[in-house]
Amino acid sequence: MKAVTMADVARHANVSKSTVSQYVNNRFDYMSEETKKRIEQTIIELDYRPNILARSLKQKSTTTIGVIVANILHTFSTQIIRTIEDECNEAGFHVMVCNADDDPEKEKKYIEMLRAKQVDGIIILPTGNNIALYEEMVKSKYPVVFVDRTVPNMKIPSVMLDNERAAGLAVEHLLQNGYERIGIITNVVKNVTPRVERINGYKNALVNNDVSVNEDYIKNLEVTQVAQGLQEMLLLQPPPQAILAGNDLVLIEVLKHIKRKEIQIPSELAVIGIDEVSFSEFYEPPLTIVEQPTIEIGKKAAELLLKIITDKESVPEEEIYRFEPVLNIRESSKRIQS
Amino acid sequence: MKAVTMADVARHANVSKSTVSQYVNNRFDYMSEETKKRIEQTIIELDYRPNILARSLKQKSTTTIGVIVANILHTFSTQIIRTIEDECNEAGFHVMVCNADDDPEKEKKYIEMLRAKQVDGIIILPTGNNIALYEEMVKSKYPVVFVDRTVPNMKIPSVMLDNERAAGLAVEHLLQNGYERIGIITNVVKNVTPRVERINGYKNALVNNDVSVNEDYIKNLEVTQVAQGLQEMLLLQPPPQAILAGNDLVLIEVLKHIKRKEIQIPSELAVIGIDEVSFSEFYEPPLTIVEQPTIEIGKKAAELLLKIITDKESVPEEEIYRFEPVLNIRESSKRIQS
DNA sequence: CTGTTAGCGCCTTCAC
DNA sequence: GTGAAGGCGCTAACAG
Repeated sequence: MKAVTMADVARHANVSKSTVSQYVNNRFDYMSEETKKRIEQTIIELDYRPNILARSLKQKSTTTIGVIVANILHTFSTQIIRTIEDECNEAGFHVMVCNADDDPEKEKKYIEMLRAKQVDGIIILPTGNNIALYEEMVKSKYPVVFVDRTVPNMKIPSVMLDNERAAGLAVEHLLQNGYERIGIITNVVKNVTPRVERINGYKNALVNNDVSVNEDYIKNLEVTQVAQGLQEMLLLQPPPQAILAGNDLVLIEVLKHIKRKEIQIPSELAVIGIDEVSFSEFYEPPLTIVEQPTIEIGKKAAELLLKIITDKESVPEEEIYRFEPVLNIRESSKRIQS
Repeated sequence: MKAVTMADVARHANVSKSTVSQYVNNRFDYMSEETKKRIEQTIIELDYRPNILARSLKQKSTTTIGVIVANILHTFSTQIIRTIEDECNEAGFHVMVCNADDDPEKEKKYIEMLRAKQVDGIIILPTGNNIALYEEMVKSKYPVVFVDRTVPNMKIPSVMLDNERAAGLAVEHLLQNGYERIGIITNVVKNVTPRVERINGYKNALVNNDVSVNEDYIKNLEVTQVAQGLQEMLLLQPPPQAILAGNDLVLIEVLKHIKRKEIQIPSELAVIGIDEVSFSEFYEPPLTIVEQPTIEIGKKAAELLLKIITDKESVPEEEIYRFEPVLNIRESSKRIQS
């Protein structure tokens, strides 16, 4: 690894560094065809490749953004990442993906690392537990966009699902199909904002339809506790007739339990989930799902961040962008037999 | 964004830049307690954060590696990414994740970008269609490790599944359970090496058990063509009694078709897949799966690359590290009724 | 059209 | 114990 530099190219081609620099940056407005050819030739010959680091140091821009996801194992995260990458690539930006594992400490470490690496901005699916850090970024006008969750009173643009509506859609659909005793299980660890909002949406939908809220039908559990929590709920008198799974991980746990106990869907228990899953169509029975428009969410987040980066002044304050969920009706919530 | 530099800190603390540098790098062997405190104080006061770019430029190491995955939407990729990240973090390295979308052009772009950004090495799930580029990297001794696939005659260490054995395990299991007419569907686009090896493993297992190979039972299809291909296969006389899905995406398509046609598993058609899926346990019937040890594969890849980077000389040549698949027997391949 | 001259922010001898 | 000086590879005026 010899490391050919611009100076080497300049020397071999008998020109100065700046001429080479011009060439590399496609600024040959005033360059003779001949030197152009000569430089081109030399570059190939020496297998010269520019050092972006040096360029970035000079230009104070890395054309790179960071993305910190809560947990990369979630389908939601991957889809978001993929969209963000596509969007950024089009704009000539690169993406550094980091996985915080729902750990505020890791999140902090990554934010600091990314800033030290001079990335031009960061998209975060925040843990919510680094308030001071977030505030510091706002104060120093560092470009940041939140996705999936938000933090109250933080002047950081956030793009997220209309969670209340997502839960509301599910509940209303169930009510319309004759289910009145509806349980909801959410995941404590993840999705702080979403969880609260989804439960609110659930409650509001019930109240608006004159159905009383039974707190026993609401559970926030660790993924590992879902099965047991569901079991307890089903032993209540009367038990819920339908269950709303707060996200894909909960849904999977719910279905595992249903399988073990050989519960019939929907006759013994209707099921509906938030977050589309790969098997919803061919599961028996097919699963009714409230889907997030992940592509649009990711796209919006990228657009927002790039705009803030490019156009430093036009910083949108504390705006929250909400995206509409989509209800995919299948058979796991079919009209109740009465 | 003022951008506090080391010089600023030095000035405010009344010391020279180099002293600050020493401090930042924990080299206070010969530093007075007092200046130490003073520098510490100033750093906090000014909210100074070192510019890693400048440091990397000088040190010729970014302590960052790149990972280029074929397609980030695959569970396999995400799990690999996650493990690599964990492993690298422990070693103080950062990770840049890129998504090639099975497109050699994108792959090329990313390899060049990552090298320009001076990452210390790259882990690639290669498309296989950039031979010249790969060779160039070998020639210039750039640290690279392949995962999932390999490229013949390329002196690049590769860590992958024992694909022959994976398919072999599946076939033998089916044979043992009384299935003789076994079909296999793989995915053309993805997994060049794996596909070939899996089909070989499939054929060998049949031959070794004195079952003749029927080429009509072997299909390489685009994901979108899987349903139709399966349909055609099932119309053969005689039709296969069991189907081996070459990866998770194929399995999902197969199951969709099975659902549409209301085919009974395993009585009408046994099913077995390569790559564990979230729903294998609670699908009805539970699905027999040949699982890849993704964690170990990712871990090995990271270890290898870090070793090559750290210990430039000890470059392992053309080694292929194979990992054993695990057969998770469930009910979709239950003994045939005779 | 091309070369000269300064840095970007940090690290690293080598004097003092 | 600390400071001065040079340089990593590249860019950007400004001359010529």
